[in-house]
Amino acid sequence: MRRDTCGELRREAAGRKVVLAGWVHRVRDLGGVTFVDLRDASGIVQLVLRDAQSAHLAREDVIRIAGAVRLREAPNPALPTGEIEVEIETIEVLSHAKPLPLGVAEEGTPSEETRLRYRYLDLRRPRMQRNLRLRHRTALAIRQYLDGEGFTEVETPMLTRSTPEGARDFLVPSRLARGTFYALPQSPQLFKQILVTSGVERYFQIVRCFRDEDLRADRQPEFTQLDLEMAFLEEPEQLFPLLEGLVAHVFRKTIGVEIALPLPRLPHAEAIARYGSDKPDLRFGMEIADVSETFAGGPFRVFADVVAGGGAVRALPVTGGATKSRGELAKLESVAKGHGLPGLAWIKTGEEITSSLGKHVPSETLSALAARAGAQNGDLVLLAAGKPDIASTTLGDLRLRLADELGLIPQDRWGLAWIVDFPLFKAGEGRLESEHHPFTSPRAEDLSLIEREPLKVRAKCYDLVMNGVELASGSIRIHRRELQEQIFRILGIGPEEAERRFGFFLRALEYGAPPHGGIAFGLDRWVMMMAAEESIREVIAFPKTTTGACPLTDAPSIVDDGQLKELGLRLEP
RNA sequence: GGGGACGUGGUCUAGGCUGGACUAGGACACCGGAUUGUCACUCCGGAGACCGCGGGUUCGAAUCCCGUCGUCCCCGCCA
Repeated sequence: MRRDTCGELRREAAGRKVVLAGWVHRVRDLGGVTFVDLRDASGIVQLVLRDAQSAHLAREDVIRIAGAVRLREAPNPALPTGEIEVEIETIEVLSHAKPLPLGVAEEGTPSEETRLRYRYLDLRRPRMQRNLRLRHRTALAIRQYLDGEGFTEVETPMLTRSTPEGARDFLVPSRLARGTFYALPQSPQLFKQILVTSGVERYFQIVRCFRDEDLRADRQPEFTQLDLEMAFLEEPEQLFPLLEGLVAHVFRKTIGVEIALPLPRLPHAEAIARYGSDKPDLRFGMEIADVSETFAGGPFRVFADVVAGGGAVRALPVTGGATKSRGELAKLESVAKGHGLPGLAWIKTGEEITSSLGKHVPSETLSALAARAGAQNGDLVLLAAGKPDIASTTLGDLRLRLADELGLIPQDRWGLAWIVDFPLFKAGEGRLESEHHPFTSPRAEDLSLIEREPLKVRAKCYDLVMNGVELASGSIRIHRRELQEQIFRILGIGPEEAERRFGFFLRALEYGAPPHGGIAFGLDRWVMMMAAEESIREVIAFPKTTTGACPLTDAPSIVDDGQLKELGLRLEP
């Protein structure tokens, strides 16, 4: 028996006999006639049931009907199928549904736990169906594009070796080799480098990754990356056009948005200086200005001293912010104090200029400052003085908070840009750490600094930011063992430790490894933003709660003693 | 590891600050009845909650206090 689809019936189908199956979305019983909205994956169509047939139908019952399509007496323009209805001839209840713990046809949102416990009902809701579909189309568009560019999707192991660097690993005990453990991959980083070394010149994979860290709205213990790597790359710019083409293709094929190419490139230092963030939200202005010169040796002693001591004074214009009250300004100051600044000065522009520095700084200077910061009449200017990076990132934090509060962030833009020229290292606790990861290549022209001034070495690495979120992150890799070992040493990983943990990888570099590089996209975040959702749980079929639990299956769970015994494990009380 | 918000019939919530007529109110869902053109159908009637759990304060606790569990958000953490 061939089945028709509910959502695709139009007026041309009038007169046709159809067989439909689906879920009872809503029932409207008018006595002599009953209307049933029948839902399947394609959409909703109205069925008409005459009194003689009055089968008792409940919401979410699964039914199959045969009937005739006909034009409606009163069309419903709100429904794609609104011009027709199906007069039922025979009806069959395939499966009965109990009263529901959450409404599939209702607008309201039940608690997260109820939604996850009854995820099969939650996922039936049109919004979730749309999200699942969007995710599928995203993955499909990625595969189409990359296939067209000569990429090969290769799977890498889920049971692999623990290389405890960065996040905490999920461990899997080995039964065959008691006392040893596999780890679930945090990313296929080393495997993809080995694959290009293996002659797979263009590799990609849509792959699950695992990190045992605390959860957030945009973080799950298992998440999906679009991972890719290419051989014979030596500079980031060699990779960007292809990635930009990918991003534009995906936006076009999924949500029909055209992305203007090429994307802007923003050096890391400039991103910090102008936006106070290494993942700036570029959908709006309010750029931070450096006003240190105005204060150098100038009227306000506190700021002059900061500048004399190598610090900076930075200014953030806040569009329409002159209406902020003293109380609100005090709250902003407490945010600044949270970042370690002693205070936060302000200037309000308007018919009269007012400022927390009014007693110390003449009003012409204040006007000049406001103009320098790009403030218009009615704007607020916030001034932060301190170590240059701290002054900037503090204002960057305030920039985001205030723009959100004042409704200045346009929701219909995508704010995409490459952030380039990250430093290779950052100062950790008593030692250097990788800014990106230890396999990132330094920029050739900075190699001479690597021993003397490592913090000044720039990396061949890059982030793709979108709307203030890190969408993708990648680098040109090190492909020579000597340099890799040198980097390990600077990071405090000695030769024995390097051999023990990464020996397999270092060996691979000794047998003809091409220069290579790649990137990894956070697929969940990407789909989340295209779906205009606030949490990646909305675009993952079966996500975990903030404590890492799955209310549907009640994982994680205790296991039988027998299972533990086989693995040679004993639990501490 | 730390901070915050929330937890009331199946679902969403009002009440909580200011304890007493709260015998816990409403909407949706559910059950029964009416209903031949609805589309979030409508109308009438009904059942369903010891207010997450435990303890305390009080003559009296949904309400105040402590603990605990759960959910969410944030900081730390996430090379």
